[in-house]
Amino acid sequence: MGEPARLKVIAARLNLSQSTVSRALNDYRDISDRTKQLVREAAEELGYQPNIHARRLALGKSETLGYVMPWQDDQLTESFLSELMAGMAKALSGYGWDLTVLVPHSVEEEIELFQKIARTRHISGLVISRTYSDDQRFRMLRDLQIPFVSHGRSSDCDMTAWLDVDNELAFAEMAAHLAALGHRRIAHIAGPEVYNFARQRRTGWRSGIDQAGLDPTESPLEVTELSFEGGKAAMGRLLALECPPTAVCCVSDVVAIGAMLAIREAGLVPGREISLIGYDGLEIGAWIEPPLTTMRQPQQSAGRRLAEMLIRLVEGTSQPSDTQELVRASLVRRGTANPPVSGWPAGRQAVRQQT
Amino acid sequence: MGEPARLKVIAARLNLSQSTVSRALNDYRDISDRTKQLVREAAEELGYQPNIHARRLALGKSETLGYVMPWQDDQLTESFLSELMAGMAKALSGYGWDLTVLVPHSVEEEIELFQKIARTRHISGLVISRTYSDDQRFRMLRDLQIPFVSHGRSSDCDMTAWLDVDNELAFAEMAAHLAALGHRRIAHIAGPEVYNFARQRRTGWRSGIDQAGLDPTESPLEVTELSFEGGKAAMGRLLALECPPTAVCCVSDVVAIGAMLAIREAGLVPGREISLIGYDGLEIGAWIEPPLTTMRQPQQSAGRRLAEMLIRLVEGTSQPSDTQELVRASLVRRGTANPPVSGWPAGRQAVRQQT
DNA sequence: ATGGCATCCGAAAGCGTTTTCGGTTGACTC
DNA sequence: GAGTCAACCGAAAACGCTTTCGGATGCCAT
Repeated sequence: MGEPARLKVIAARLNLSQSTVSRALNDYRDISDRTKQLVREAAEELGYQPNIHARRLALGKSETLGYVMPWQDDQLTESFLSELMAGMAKALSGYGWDLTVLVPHSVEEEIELFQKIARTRHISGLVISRTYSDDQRFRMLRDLQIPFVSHGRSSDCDMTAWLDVDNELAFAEMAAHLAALGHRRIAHIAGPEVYNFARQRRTGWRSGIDQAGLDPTESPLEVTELSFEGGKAAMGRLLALECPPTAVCCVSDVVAIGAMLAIREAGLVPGREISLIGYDGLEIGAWIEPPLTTMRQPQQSAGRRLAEMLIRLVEGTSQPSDTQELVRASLVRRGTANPPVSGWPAGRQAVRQQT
Repeated sequence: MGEPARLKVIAARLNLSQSTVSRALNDYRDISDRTKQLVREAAEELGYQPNIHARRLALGKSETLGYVMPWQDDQLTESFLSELMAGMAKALSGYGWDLTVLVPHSVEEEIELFQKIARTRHISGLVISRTYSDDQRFRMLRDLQIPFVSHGRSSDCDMTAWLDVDNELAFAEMAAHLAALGHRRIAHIAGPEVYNFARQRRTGWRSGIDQAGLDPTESPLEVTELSFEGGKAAMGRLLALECPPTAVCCVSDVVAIGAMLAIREAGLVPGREISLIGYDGLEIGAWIEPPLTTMRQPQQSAGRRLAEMLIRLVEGTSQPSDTQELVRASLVRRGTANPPVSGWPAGRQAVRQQT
């Protein structure tokens, strides 16, 4: 247990050369089966583990992937982060790779980080998330020749590797669901346009409205920050409208939960006068009152897939352009999406007094 | 930009030897100031970054810390995980160290992981969390001579490094606060005893009850899993009691939110018939109805502190026994802790019909 | 002049792998 | 019985850094 067994000692013990031992362990075919067998047994017995730094130095690769945490934002918005990272780390450990977490605090720091990685190569690939529509990181990473896969696409992503949810489809379905319930004025609380997913979700919502044959001018749009506060503020603005919507597609669960508070503060009840659908599928949504209807992203496996894709990229086994995956979100019916109630918003005042 | 500049090329460019360049960069004092200056300029200009694997191989240390994710549990329970890790990673990057995430899926895997780290030393220190009262990991890590600091104490922690919240104090204050509001039957929904923090919180609650001069026999205890479901189930059991409590100290916010659902399903209102205080200070608590009163742990800086403590340990700058920090939680008053209402539980039926 | 003593730097060994290259067997061919 | 060819293994270089050791130089006191 004391000193870790090195290649040298297991070579000495078997009267073999160090190089033979190394090749035996790496299953070279110019080593006899018998020798391999012997070496493996000895290695097992001595609890041999290669010195990872020597290995990586000799190999010239790091077997380490980095995850760039989106950190300029608040906490719960990204409550699935740890889940994602756990998925990645788990998958990587199967290959003997490591996952290190990177936390740039500004755009400048992120650029420096990339340049440093490009030089040192001590991290052989990156997973980035929170992608912008026009994301300069894509070009930068490509120029620096750092393999990467993004969790979420940018607007120009034909030649890059990514894993994304079909946001457009999800929000089209969301709008369609609300339309099928009888809603005719279906608003959207959107995220900042800089985020590509926010843009995708907005166009998805818009096309859902169109396909349902609804009048687009009756379906207002509010843009806001991805936070509880943002959702509340945006909902407040919708409620102040001449003719408020009866249903709202929210860009995220967090925003939806913020919106619910605004609705309650207006003396209304979420899911009655105003239906809501969120997005993300946060567990918490099931436990609030009323439970939040939402679209769940298949988050559980995303981390694993991201890791696998990136390994293939780093190893050169696949090209970015054919390392792209689009997954589908699914509707989780809970309590905030119901048919519109009659007498609202025509009889707003009456409702307000009732509760 | 192409090939990264190695020590060799900057030595060649200055007509110096490689070793001189290395020592100049590492600020050895047997190198003249003038040479150091020259070397630093050249390094800067060429964008030199040491090859980290060579460096670590030569130094025999890894400059990498690991965080062991508590993964046998569900997701939101640990929603602050990403925050913690971001804090650690940020602090470490200031020292040029890395943070890698470790995700053992079982006790056996965790043991294997530790043994592997002990042999390879490719991770020089660990942060563990979710500590058990009788946590065998402590002895194991000590025997394997792996430096570590735990986020949360174990029952025997005099000689180990840890950062913890004063759970006892927090829950004593919690109970005191409820008692001061006039409650006399203050229950506790506790976590599994195997977790040391659960045990601490329970004794804290108990001592709060005592100090308030309340009758302990009127203050029931329920133990449950650390999840929404767990909270709901435990609250259900409390409500079924002959004489239910009027206030509940919950082991976590998640449990409290689960409990709130049980209260609502019984036709009661959280914060009215039954007061609740949670623990963790999750942001979501402020946005539900009614907003959850809670104790906030100073989580923001915990990650940073953990990283700093662990570096000191690894470097041998400090001993485990004087690397211990106890921080204090603070009450966040929101909507679920109010004076008891009259007529309950005596008039339970009346209340139930009223809503 | 001789020795002693800083000051500054180069040569070289090491860290623990991987991998190339070549050498030694033995069997097999003509 | 010389050449060919696998099959198997060892020597040694390489990866890029750190660090020990000693050598060269110049300065001062003897």
